[in-house]
Amino acid sequence: MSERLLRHSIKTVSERTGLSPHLIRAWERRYETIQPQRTDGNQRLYCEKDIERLTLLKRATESGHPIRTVARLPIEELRGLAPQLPAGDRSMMGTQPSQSSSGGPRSTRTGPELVESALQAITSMNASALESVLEEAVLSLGQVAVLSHVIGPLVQRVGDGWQAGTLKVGHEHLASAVIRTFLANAARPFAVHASAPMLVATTPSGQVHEIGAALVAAAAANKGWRITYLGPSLPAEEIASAALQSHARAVALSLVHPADDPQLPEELRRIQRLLPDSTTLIVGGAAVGSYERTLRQIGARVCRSLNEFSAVLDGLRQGSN
Amino acid sequence: MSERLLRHSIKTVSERTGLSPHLIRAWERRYETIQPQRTDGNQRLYCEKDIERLTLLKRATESGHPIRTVARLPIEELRGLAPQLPAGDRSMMGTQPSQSSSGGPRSTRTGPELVESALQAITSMNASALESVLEEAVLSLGQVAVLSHVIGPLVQRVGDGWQAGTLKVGHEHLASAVIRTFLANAARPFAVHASAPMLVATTPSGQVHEIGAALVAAAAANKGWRITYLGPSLPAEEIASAALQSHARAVALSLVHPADDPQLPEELRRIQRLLPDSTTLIVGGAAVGSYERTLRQIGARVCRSLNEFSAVLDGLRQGSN
DNA sequence: AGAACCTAGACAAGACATGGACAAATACAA
DNA sequence: TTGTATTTGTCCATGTCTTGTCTAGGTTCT
Repeated sequence: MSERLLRHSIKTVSERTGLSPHLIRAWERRYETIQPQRTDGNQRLYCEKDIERLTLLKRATESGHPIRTVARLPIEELRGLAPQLPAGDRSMMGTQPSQSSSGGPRSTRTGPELVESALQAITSMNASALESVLEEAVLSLGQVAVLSHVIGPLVQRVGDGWQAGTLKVGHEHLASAVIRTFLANAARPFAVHASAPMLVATTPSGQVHEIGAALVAAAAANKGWRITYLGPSLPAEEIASAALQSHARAVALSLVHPADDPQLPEELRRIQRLLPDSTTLIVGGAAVGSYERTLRQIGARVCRSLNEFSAVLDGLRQGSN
Repeated sequence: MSERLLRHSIKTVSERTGLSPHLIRAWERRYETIQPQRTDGNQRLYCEKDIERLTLLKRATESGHPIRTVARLPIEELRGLAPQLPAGDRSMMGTQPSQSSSGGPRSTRTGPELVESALQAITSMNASALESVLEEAVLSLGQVAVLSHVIGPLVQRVGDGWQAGTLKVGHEHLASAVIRTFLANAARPFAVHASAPMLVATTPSGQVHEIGAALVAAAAANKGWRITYLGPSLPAEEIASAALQSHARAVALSLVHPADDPQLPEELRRIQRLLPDSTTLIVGGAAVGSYERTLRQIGARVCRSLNEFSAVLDGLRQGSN
């Protein structure tokens, strides 16, 4: 049967949920939230369902529900509960201080340190080391902060190193592949409601760097948006048609390189023209400055940082929710 | 079972799996993980299957599963263990069980049916539906069979549909993004031992379709190889330098489109020339036929199917272990 | 004979369990 | 406002369990 015979130790569960083993046991003891199976030697064995429940409980507590009020809820109710306060009115917008109260017991490295480690992994062409660094970063900084504090700077550094000649094309490719996958995974955190707004993320024709779009997609997904990710270099008609077909509330474009494409302004105008009024065009990336005039003309929302992008998303959601 | 296969001593097994002889015996004694045949004098004789099982067990324990919980699992379960821990960090993967609970009779669908469903998801630009189909496919067919029975045909169909005009570029991009991520996750099932052979997967300059390379990387990873995945369109010097730096035992190239690049033969020759003799060049993909003469000249291993590719990998591993 | 293996048992490091304690934050009563 | 009770995440002390490694004495292989 599809019954998973697999059971996980409390350590694994801790790593996967982000809850400390102490806390998991405390919740069990105080609220009987879950009663995992035991080994012959009385050690806890958790199944996937238990992990899901703990994850949902973590979400619920982080969004303000006292643990005692949600601990005994059936799992369906927890599922429905989580999206209720997705981004909490609490003060966790830019950075995620909540991590300090729930993070792992490991020594937490800061963003810049992690970026250095990541660069080292790239230089030595060690893909799995790079993955490890990124995973560590998620545990240390949280899913959201990683994007702006590690991935963003890292991409920047790789780009610089490439232009300066200290990194070769192979390094850049390897880094892109790993980061892209990492972001793609980060971009589907959990099942969102069908009512969540849809964002189409891509880059227009000629813009070959897709990491920016992937970054934006991950950020939006973590704010509860549904995502249609289309990769790089898509013609205006395709972008518009995808936006129509998926009933997108917004289209996010990332402009990085080249910064002096004579075709691009017209392409941007075409995109805006083809999009329905109900769909907002958001543009970001290192090269937005070069196309500023066009962007202003067509009335696109320009973002110069991930935080700004997040704010724009919130505004959009606000306006129609 | 009357198969007269090579039998290996515990020392050989130890060297190939990276487990100490002590540990192998301890696992056998404590969990009856495997019961190898014995010589007349009672010494253990292991077959290839035993070695595979031990390798899988090692991966499982290294990725956090307590040995006691996985020791008795059937081998298919061990092989399919990969999707259980896609990223190890992703804060939630609880969405999966929720599906199994709603999908009453789990009628396992066949490869072609799954391909159809996947195409439908692509046509309607529903990325998450596509992901669901792929996940279902893994559960139904297993990690390995999915590659040849679903992903391969699906990529083919998408390519056809694109050329025939029934699918637009946007569809192709969306499908690529999802499949690429799926393969990337499939390609990192576990932390493999440092002694495992390394494969570099990429496509040469001008070959823009990377899915083939990703497919090959996933297949190799599932056979226990370490992977350095470099994405598409890499110059010969970069490929060779990456192979050198990562001490690759093989370099896999995927050729799909264009099939008539006049530059490519010379590029392939350069690659072969720059690679050390200890590194085997393996070439596959829909377009290998068009470059057959060059490939034969330079002595590259040509594969026309995933199965063939797997066989080549086994041969390489055999030859040097 | 010497190297490699076998079994049975021992051992230590680390992971885990339990019960209780504590401090910070919050709620509530005086 | 102050003082007390509750909630909750964290931590400690102590004992148990798990697991990789090792020892000892005998057997098999070459």
